[in-house]
Amino acid sequence: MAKKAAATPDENSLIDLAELFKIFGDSTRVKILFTLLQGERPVNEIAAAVNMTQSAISHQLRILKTSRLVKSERDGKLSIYSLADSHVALILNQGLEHINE
Amino acid sequence: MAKKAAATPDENSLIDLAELFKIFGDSTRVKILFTLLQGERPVNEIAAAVNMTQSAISHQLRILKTSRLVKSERDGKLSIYSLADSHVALILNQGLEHINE
DNA sequence: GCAATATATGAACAAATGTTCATATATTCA
DNA sequence: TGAATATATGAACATTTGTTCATATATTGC
Repeated sequence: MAKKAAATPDENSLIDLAELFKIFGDSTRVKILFTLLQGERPVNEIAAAVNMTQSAISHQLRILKTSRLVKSERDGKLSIYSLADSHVALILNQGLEHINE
Repeated sequence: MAKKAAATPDENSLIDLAELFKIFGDSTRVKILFTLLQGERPVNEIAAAVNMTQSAISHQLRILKTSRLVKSERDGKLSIYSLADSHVALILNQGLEHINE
C-alpha cells in the first residue's frame, strides 16, 4: 500500500511546506526556474533570459540553491545552474494548471 | 491530444503563478487550508484549530478568498469557509511530496 | 430595540523581502 | 603577474507582509 490519503501533517511539516511555497512565490525566481526547465544555464544567460541584473539573479540563485531547488557546477569561469530534481517541474506545472482553468 | 508538455508561459502567466504560490507561502494560510481539507468550517473553529486570533484568521481568509482558494457561505451568525476546488489539495500534496523525500 | 455572539475591517507597527550599488572573489589567458 | 570576464556577497534602502488592537457590521433571540 502506497499513496495513502494524507493525514494532517504535523505543525513543522506545515511550516516547511509554507517555506517551500514561499520560494516559488516570487516572479524572478519563477522565471529563473522556467528558464532552467529548458536546460542548464550559466548565470549570465539566466540574467539575460530573465532580464535582470547579474547581482539580482545571483542573490536569487543562492536562495534557490539553499532551498535545494537548483544545483550548480563550476565550469571554468562559469557557474552552470540546473534544476535540482523533477519535483520542481511538477510543482510548477500543478500551479500552472490552477492558473489556466 | 491533451496534456502537452508545457511551452514556456508568457511573462504574465509567470507573474500570476508566483502570485499563486505566494498565497501558499505563509504557514498560517497553509494551516487554514489543511484545516479546510478536512471539511468546511466556521471562522471561530478555524481560529481554534490554527491557534490564532479571530482577527488574524479573518484577514487571512479574506486573502484566500480573494485568490479564489476558498469560498464562504453565511449560515446565520456564522461564515462557513471551504476549499474552492480540488486543485488546492493537489497543489498542497505535491508540495508535501517534495518535503518528504 | 437591545444584548450577545460571530465576523469583518482599518490603522499602526515590526519583521521580512528583493533590488541596487559597490566591491570582493574566482578563473582564464596573455 | 596583470587584465579581462564571470560570479558572489554585504550593506543599505524601499516595499511588502502579517499580526495586533480597536471597532464596525451582521445576525439572532429576548
